[in-house]
Amino acid sequence: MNLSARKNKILSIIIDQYILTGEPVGSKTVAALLNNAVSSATIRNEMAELCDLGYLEQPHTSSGRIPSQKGYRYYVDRLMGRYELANDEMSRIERQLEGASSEPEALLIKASAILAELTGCAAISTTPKDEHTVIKKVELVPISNRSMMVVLVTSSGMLKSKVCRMDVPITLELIELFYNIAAVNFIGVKVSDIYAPMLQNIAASLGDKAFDMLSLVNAVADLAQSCTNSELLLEGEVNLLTHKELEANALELMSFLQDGGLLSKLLTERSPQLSVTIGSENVFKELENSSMILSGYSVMGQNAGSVGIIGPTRIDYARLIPSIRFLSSLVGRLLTEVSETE
Amino acid sequence: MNLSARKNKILSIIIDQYILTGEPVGSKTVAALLNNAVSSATIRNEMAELCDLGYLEQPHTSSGRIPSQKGYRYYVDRLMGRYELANDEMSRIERQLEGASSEPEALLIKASAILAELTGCAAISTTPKDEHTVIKKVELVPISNRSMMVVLVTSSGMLKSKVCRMDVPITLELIELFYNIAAVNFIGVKVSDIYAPMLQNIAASLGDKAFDMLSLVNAVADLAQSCTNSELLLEGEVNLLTHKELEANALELMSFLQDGGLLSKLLTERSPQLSVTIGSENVFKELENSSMILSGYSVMGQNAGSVGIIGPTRIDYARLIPSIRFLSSLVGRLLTEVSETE
DNA sequence: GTTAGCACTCAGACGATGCGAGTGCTAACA
DNA sequence: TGTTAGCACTCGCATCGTCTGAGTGCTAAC
Repeated sequence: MNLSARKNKILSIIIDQYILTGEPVGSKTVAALLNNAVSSATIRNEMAELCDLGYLEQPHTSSGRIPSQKGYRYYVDRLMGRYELANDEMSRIERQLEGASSEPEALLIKASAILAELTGCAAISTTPKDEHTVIKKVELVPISNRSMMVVLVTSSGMLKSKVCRMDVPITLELIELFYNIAAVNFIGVKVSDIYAPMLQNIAASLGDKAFDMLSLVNAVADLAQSCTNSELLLEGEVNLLTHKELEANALELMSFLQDGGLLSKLLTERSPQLSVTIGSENVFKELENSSMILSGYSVMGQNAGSVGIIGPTRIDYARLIPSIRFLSSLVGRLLTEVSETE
Repeated sequence: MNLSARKNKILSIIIDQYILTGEPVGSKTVAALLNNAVSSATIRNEMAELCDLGYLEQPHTSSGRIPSQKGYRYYVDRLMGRYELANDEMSRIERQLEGASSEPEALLIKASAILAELTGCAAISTTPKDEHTVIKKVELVPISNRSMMVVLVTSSGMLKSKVCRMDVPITLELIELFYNIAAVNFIGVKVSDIYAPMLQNIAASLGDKAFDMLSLVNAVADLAQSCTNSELLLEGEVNLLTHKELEANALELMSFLQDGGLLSKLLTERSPQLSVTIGSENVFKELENSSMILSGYSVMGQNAGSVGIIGPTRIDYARLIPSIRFLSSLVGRLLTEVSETE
């Protein structure tokens, strides 16, 4: 559906203004912002029509207009300007993020924190899901005479560990045997290829020593498993409290985010593109007053995860979208650097 | 200062009741809870005196009484009952926590989450500070031809890692040399003993190879350093929103907690005992409407860190203190098990 | 020392009033 | 036919007085 050029202009002004002030916008204000090229009465007629068409809403009969969801959608798709990040801002962020650990989870936590700071919203992200990740190293560290820490490092730089309680005392042979098993069966293998049948084969080949080894082998399998799951990260939830339109359901919203289970599904199903989800376009009713902006990042050309934000529907889309786009591409680049190996 | 038995009883009833309902407590209510052993007029006289003595306050002239800070303090020190945790509750928690990783940080995160859930408050804790911790293992994992991950494991089960960018291409000799250096200088050494002069000695002994090795050695030093700092953990901040008396400064309070820097000082200076800090007894004015209950835990008999909660001053001290005490001793026990080595 | 009785206080709920920003509509104008 | 000035109208919001009821402090009798 196309609107006249003037309606576009008026809608655009109203949304910009509303985003800026949070107050309903009246016909006089719009006329002034148009340098009184037309009178407020004309604007009023146009605004009434925009109301009828569903792009604007009136909180009550005698108040100014605020954007409806449809209005925001139209604005995001066709009207809003683009403000690129300043160069020095970009290089500042780049430096911050390069200084961080390049362990993927740590990197994404840092990136999310930056994004939360930058946008004044809650930042969400998923750790990379990459089935082609390969196990690079498996190490044992004795902790006590009955327990060991198993450490696993992957080609994508992930580091996972787990303490493993043993049913038998730890001996040198046991440890050597484990390293032999690991060298043959684990090192260089994709994390997604370590599953039940494979473990049974290993157990079978061990004969009477299988039992002693079982808990260690299982620990490795668990760690490999946990590498394939992408995890949901959340930073800067507190920022949500600064938005007065979210105050009413702040508790509900924040509990929902904290819980995470549901939300993570939403994020992993994302397209690699940037997506803006406004109000009740969100599947979950806890988010009906919120907008979500997500951008997928890719590692080595593969769609790997997303970073983005959650904030009120009244949010500065034009300014924030470039920030999110920039951070997601930066994260992708840094993670690709780590993965591009040997 | 001692109060008469009857005043004790009345104060106790008022505080219990106020904690329960959040409403100012009137003389009639108190009389009823005393089975009308005395009339409400008598109670009124006593309450007026308790007001004069500073144990109670009146939000306005014609309302019931609420506890003052001094009142809470007296209550916590001398009046309140003790409700021990139910046995099945205790074993449930024990099972949950034993099932968790025994990596200290992960364990404390889990313990804090349990505590937050249990108390409906925000849980805080510090990771163990233990200068006697010894480096058990240092590993290198090549990531690309110019970067390696350095992994460090300590006797207390801590696992730290860092990616290290190299100025020269990685060779087998380089790696072997590093492992030799590590075996001699790092393994079995206290994390607190790795500092500048020591690094200089290593560098000196290497001669012309010092330069290639420098970034790796520094990385180890950084990791050792990070083991000596105890970190502040925070869980369940969202719970604070459920307390209506904190609503007014929820943003301020949560920002303060998120920031952490200041708070962590507070926690590390704690005694090993349980401490209750009420309202403005807290040094920070952001906490003037909050109470903090902390309990130190010890690892191998050494005071190592704290776990506790932050909530409104109107909080069920009698019920929560035992929970916190239980969790701190449990954390101490589990961490000691990991540390009691060889 | 305890109690009944009573006048008093004050927060909170409720309704009336006035203000003003902003509207929709009509009629005149270009 | 589109634009504009003018005007009556709407309605949220702030303000003010009134009323109610829970709870008090005080006094005088027990």
